[in-house]
Amino acid sequence: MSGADASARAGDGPAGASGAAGAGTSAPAASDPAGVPTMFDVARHAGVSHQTVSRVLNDLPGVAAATRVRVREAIAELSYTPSPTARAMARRRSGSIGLIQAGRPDYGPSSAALGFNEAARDAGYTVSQASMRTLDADVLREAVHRLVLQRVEAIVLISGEREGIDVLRGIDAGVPVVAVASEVEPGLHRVSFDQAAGARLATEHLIALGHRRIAHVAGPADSMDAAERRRGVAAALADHGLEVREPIAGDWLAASGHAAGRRLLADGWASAVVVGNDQMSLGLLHACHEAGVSVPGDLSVVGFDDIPEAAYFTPALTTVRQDFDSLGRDIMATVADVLRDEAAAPDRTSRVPELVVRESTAPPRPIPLVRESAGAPRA
Amino acid sequence: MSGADASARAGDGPAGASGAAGAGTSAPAASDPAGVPTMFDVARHAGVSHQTVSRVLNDLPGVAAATRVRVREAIAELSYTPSPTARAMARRRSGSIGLIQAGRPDYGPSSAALGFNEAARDAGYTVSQASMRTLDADVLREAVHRLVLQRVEAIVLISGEREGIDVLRGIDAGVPVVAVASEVEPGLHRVSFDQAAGARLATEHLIALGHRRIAHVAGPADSMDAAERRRGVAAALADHGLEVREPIAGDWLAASGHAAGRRLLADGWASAVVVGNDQMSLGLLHACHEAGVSVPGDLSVVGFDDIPEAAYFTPALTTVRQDFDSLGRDIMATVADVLRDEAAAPDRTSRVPELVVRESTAPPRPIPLVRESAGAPRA
DNA sequence: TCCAAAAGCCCCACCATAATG
DNA sequence: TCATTATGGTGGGGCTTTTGG
Repeated sequence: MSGADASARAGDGPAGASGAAGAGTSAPAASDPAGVPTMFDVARHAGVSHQTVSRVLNDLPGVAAATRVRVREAIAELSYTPSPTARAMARRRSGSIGLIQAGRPDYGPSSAALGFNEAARDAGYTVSQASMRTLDADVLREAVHRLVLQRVEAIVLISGEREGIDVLRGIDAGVPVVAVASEVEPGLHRVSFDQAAGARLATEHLIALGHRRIAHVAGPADSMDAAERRRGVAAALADHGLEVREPIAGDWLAASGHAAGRRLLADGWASAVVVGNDQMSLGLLHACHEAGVSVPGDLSVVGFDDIPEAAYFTPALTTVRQDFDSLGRDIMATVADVLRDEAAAPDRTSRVPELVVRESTAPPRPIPLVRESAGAPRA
Repeated sequence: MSGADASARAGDGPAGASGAAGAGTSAPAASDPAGVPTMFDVARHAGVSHQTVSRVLNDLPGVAAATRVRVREAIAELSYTPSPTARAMARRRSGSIGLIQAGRPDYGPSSAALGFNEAARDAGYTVSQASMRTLDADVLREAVHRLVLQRVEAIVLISGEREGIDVLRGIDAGVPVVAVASEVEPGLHRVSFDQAAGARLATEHLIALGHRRIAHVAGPADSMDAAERRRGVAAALADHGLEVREPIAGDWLAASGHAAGRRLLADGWASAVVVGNDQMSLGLLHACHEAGVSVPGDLSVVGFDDIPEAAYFTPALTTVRQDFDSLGRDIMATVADVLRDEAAAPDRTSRVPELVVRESTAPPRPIPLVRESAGAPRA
């Protein structure tokens, strides 16, 4: 600053200089009282230029230790925080990740979303959510579009339906996409529990108890998890030379489990059943109760998910536990990997759920079904 | 930069170009092939100036109908969408709303969040989520801080705990705060069902059936909903001159309902019970089953919330339905009101939940109930 | 009715320059 | 003199908003 001290009003430092300079693209006026401080406020406060502040903020080299300290102090004193918006503008990235949750807000997806949310926060990301109750291709596409415009750095899809994956794959979002998908899906990054292994666990538990006629109530056809679980059940059955019957398909809701239960009981073949999720298990249990079929006496039931209520079903449900919270964290970990090096990022799909044995499973009764009259209270 | 560029080496790529351009603050070069189109692309395409495009975009007056159409066409053809980031920068507002969901991802809050999300999208807002599994004052404060930095235009809190409200009230976020809160809370905008009215509904249903000794299993002390429901139950009881006993407090989870059920049965006083939510009802039902107490024969049970599984409890649960989806939409409606005129925005707290009568309630033991279960397919 | 031009918004990149060794 | 540092200057980034034709 060539002889700035010559002028009498030298006290106004940088601001005065900027006024004199005239060019004035930089060095905006002092912050208005109410406003949040900007980099320039910090710069003035520390007696440096605004991009020295920037350097300190971004941990770039080329700043003397003393200056660095001074700037940091100024930052602290003004409790300045860089504006995410302006950063996004300049960097052309936002520090945020888009989360699309499509489908009913069931325990699983909601928990996973929450886990992801927390992990994202811990990783310094913001999450921008675009959820929809039902998966519709157009709505989904538009959600992706909106997120892309917001410059999210990655998009996460939590939705068990295959269609969601297909839609995402059909779009070139321009940003990496990480999806919860239990089936192998080329072209995107996947995170998932090993559903087939979980189903196998459930099935083998029943086989070990001595069951030979094991039915399966599956989830909807469009669900990847349902398909994988179905595959796992069939594989376990086949491994043991047991008959594999066509599963009854439900829609994850208790009502469909109830309907499936009635069909199952009318048919009378099975001595045990692996149900696609806990809600359907509840419906099925209800059907058993109505029909006077005792569980596990007459029929063993295994669920899937281990929702918090499962331990209080009547009887307490044996089920396969998925730790959705850690699934959510896995999603974030994968996003982080992908952001670091898209090509080298490994999928996280081998985590195996855990069998939780409670009271709804027991060895098969060697005698034919004896039906007590309906609803007879135990008393 | 005094004439430095006069040198002959103009050909040195981008740097040289930028040097040559000199003044050109406005009118950026044509969009690079891969890039998203900008306002200038649209302007050129439509043969107008960039801020005519802006006017059309923002529905400002002073644009001839024909021009407007032409611009809209150009927008459509280029499938242009304004950059939210740049908009946020220029408008000093972000078009986004912060959503904080604190607590377990239960059906109610998750559904409400989803409904809010969809409503926000429909209203043209983006939602930035900052959720936490457990409500911690510091974490909550930090979440608010982050959202404020992101320039969200409002903050929504979905969390039944009173502490969350207290924390938010203690912060001057600088943006309006809308919270789901069933208790009267000065200083912020509230949305909620009328919990007390819902509880009253449940209680009066039992009274109408002839019950005189009605117990209550309440939610946790810090829950506003729990307190309001408790108030509703007590008020209804008092209105009919019935004894109001101290409720047993649970924590919303099935396990606590189970424990409460055991205490209730050990005590033996009540012929009916209003339970704070459906999950606890499930636990309580489980306890009854274990104790050989028939529901509703020996004890009538009313839940609260009507989670999707409630109809398949054994017996199917009579409960008070809250439409969480519409609660979510109410939240957004309130946010919209508040953004329009903070002072005049009405709270939305008078929506009354609805009683759903199923099989867990009946008159108190006049005769042993003999009920045939619905449609047991006794072929 | 419209355009032109320019000033922000707040930050980051790149380049230039000053102060050191 | 020439590398190194440490620092400052300038130009976007895409949009909204004036001001003045």
